[in-house]
Amino acid sequence: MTTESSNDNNLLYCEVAFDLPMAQNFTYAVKGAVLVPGQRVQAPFGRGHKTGVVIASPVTPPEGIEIKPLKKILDEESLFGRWSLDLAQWMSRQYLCRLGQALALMLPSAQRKREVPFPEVVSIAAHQLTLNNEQLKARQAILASDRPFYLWGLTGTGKTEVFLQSANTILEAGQQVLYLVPEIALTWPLVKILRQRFGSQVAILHSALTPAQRLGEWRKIQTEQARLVVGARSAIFAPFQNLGLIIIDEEHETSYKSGQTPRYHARQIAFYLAQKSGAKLVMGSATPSLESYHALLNKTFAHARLTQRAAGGAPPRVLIVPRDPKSLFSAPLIEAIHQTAIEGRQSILFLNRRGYGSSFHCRTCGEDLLCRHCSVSLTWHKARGVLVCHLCGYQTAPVSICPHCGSLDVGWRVPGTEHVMDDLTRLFPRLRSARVDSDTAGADTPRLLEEFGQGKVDILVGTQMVAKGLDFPRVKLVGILNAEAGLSLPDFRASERVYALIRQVTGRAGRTHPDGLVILQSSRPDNTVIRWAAEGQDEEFWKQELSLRKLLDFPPYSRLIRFVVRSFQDTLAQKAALNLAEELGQNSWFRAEGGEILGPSECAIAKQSAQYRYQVLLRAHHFPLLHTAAKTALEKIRVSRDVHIEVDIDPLQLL
DNA sequence: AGCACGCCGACT
DNA sequence: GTCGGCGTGCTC
Repeated sequence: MTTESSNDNNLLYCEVAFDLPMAQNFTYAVKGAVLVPGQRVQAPFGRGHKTGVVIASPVTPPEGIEIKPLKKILDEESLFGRWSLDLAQWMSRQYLCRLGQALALMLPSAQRKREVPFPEVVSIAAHQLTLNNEQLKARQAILASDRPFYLWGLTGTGKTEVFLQSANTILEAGQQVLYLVPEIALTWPLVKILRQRFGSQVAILHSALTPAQRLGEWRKIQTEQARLVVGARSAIFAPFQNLGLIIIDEEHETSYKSGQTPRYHARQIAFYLAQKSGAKLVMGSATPSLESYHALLNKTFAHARLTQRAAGGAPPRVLIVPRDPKSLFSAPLIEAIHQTAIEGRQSILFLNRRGYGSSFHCRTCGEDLLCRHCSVSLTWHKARGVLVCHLCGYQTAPVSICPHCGSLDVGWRVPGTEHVMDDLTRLFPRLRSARVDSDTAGADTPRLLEEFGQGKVDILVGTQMVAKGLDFPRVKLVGILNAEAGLSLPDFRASERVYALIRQVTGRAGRTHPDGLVILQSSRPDNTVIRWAAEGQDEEFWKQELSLRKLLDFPPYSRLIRFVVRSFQDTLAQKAALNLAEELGQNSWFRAEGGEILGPSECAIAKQSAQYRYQVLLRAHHFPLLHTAAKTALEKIRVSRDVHIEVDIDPLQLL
């Protein structure tokens, strides 16, 4: 028995991880409190203080180091869910990042703050719809499956209702459900339905929440007051205690992959969580990603297909028309817009380019007017009166003389949505049009879409933002202004993206009425990607694409790890990339077992935000081989301090 | 990642 | 003579 005054008895030590690119964790002393892993603490660090997460407690302190006491305990309990800490450990291994970096993603405060009020959704009772036979079978199969399940159904075949009723079953069994969507601002009608049907059990995680609101939602999920959670990519880190089902809507969407370290894919995390927790996993799309299509062909996924249009619509008629070299609008498209308006119906016009015109350059000598910081051309934003770099946000006043040849004929080469709006008001002065893209985005998007839904707008113009999941019964016409945009990007997924995008946009027409019309303007009408997309020959396209991938040995037939080496100094980046490739090459076993090192080479976007970029691509069939090679090389390599190496496991973009 | 300390060039 | 460049070392 020791006395109260003996400190040793209640002095414990805990291990803390910080959000730093450091492998090391730190030990601190705590007096008179028992900490649990997952609590945030403030600790003296270097000269000042830093917030970290307790990852182990109690621990035996390391020898020969002066251990400091914690400054403050920030949470009374862990902020994490049942599996979050395991997940963070797994992520740091899988994505080759530091534990603290993975943990930082899982904290509610980690999100950026924006103060944008979202429309209030009132909770009223709403009845679920009756499922048709196909839907019933699908729901049953989802709930019975012990493998990841794919619900593959064309637009309008009622995937959402199957998801909702599957969720309902899980909720009734007392478990929690995660409903992942690509972007919550575009999914507002779904959120409304969820609120109506499931009331206060629903937590919505969207980017406009203030940190305090987010923490509130977080706590509700953790205490199981909230049992149905809707959100975008990062909602996968919500602190579930009792997860029964994960739904991934629009599975093919690339926004499920993070663009920053750690470059995780929400789908991959969902697999991990489902396996760990025993939760069911169901994903769905009309246009599965090629990886998923492959996985359902080879039965890695169980799947069901929906073929019957639930809302009474029909696949739209799709016409490919040649582009008019002098105008954004071909004669048939003008006629169709006109006709649609006369019938009192609505149109959606799709052009995947923001601004008035991109690719600002000299029309005489061909000189591109590049961003000061990036190796891409600038985009003319007429309304704002500036040239903008879409990569780094750099803005500059438009120039009127080519700096290279002195020509006065400078301007944009490729028209964007702002230009579409201009031409529309000229061509159809009496029709009301609205534009939705990431320039008009933010707070306005849900409102604009709501107004379109209410019929206050006749024509909706937009980038891929209008392609995703919108459901407006009165839309008859969809115009795709430049169908082949993106086909020539130097990326092996270019065709897949263009195909999926055309199919998605096409699906916006004829959801409720069987008279939908799609006009697909293209200067390459014979291209098989465009033709099959127009004809809706999904399997023909995917099979052809799969055989190409096999031939070229790209995913899903191989796995990739991409390193991007960047620095403000070109030579440093170049040297470090060479160094990295050499280090990788030292692993004789990697090559011996069929691994390949591609590069180093300049990235397609050679300079971004003033940093020079080089890449090294690692390819192999056996993932552990690939992963080990990457890991060992990264551990060994010593690079100068102003060189950064980014690791991308299973990259989706190679630009 | 910060932020210190520490050794060599052009300035009040 | 100092102010200040950024090279490496440490943070419990």
